[in-house]
Amino acid sequence: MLDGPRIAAVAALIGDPARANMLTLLMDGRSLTARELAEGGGIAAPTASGHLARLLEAGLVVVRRQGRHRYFRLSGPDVAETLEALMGLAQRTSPAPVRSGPREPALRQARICYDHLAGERGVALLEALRARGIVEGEEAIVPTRSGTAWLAEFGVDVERLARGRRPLCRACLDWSERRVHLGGALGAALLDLMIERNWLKREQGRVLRFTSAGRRAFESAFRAPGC
Amino acid sequence: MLDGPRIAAVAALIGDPARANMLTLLMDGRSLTARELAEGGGIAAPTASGHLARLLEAGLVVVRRQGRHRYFRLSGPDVAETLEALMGLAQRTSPAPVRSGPREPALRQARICYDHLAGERGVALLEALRARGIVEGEEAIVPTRSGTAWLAEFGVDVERLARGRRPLCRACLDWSERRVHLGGALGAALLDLMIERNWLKREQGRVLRFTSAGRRAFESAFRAPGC
DNA sequence: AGCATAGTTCGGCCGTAACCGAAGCATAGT
DNA sequence: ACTATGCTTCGGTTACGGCCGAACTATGCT
Repeated sequence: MLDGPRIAAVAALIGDPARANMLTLLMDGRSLTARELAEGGGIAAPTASGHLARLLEAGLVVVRRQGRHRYFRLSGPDVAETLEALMGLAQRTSPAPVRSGPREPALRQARICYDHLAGERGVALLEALRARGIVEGEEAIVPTRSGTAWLAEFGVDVERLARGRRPLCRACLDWSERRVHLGGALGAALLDLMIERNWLKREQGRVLRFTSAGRRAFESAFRAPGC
Repeated sequence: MLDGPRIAAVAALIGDPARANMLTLLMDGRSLTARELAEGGGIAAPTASGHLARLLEAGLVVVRRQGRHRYFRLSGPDVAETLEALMGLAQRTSPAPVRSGPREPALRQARICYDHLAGERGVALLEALRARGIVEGEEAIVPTRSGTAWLAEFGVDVERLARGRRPLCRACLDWSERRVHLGGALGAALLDLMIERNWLKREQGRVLRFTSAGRRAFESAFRAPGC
């Protein structure tokens, strides 16, 4: 009758600490082996195996065999987004995380959300793209005509991306900033390029750290037009 | 260390069928009594009492005493949005709901998402507002100057809404349409007006049904400019 | 005052599922 | 062929949490 049970099934799956740990480990879009996930989740291999089987059956993750390893990853960006939403709720409702290690600020500043840039810099990126007229729209973001040219110059073949199955642009709500940043194929492509050019590099977990040259390049590339 | 456990705590809360039922009942933004929620959740009063205490403590719902009743409602739109996100996941990952009663299509067409219009008509509404230049932006939706005037004519005092604490416009992802519709204070105000003018009325649960006059009015009011 | 209704607390039952150790396959390397 | 490693299946233990009936408190109605 109600769709409560269907929601509950997914939520219960995420609602186990070990599984939630494994899923958050995958939130950066990488593929991890069962063993790595077991370790990250703080459980023994057999337990993890059972958990992964359930996540797999529910379609939250997908697997790819390679040799004697099994590489798991999230089945899509929507999974990561749902996790971010839950994180936002936890953030708002729980009094306040007492622990605020050195990792926390770095996470807020720049991190991977599945496969694109999130956090303060992610929001700034989208803001700059808007200000420079490269993309437009609030909810349904699209590149402008001149923006497409600019992106080509930058190294992104928008036409090709647009032909893919994945939406070109997605507005993804940032849980730490509470504003949207750019996801979708374009968001992923931009992050790829930035990493490739050594503007920033992945650190442990989802943290991204700008190189000093990268920070300058980022600011000059995505500077508002008038300034 | 990881934020898995924090996510898990919220998700586990939603992950119980009885609690999920109660939460979905509240997704239309109404306040319901403990008894109504118990009945809706298919559980006895004492059980519901315990569940509600936990939801309350976690901050997912808030309560308001009134006489001998206790009225519960969701603590904010973000809760409803998270539930929608989970619904979207359940939708995508589970093979397909075998049961597709008469309620299902109606729900897809027009429903309440916390306090604004969602479903096919909700997406159409935002699309029309964009096409007519009343609002603009993809992720960060804002009314245009001329749009503000149009809205005033329609009966919405944008200035007043903007002064409130709540964001004026929110892009809310629609789980059935997989596109965004208009939430926030403006979305809520528009739905209020439409209900007040008998364009549509609430049916059981979250279903909204247009009156025949209402459908005509909606289409004429939110028709694309050129057509 | 007395009754009815809304809600909570308590106690005890029960089922599910998380967990691990040990053993069993499968793949890779030598 | 043999050994090492990655992962799964099996079996059995344990604990947590959902559930209700019964008893209790609080509010409202008459």
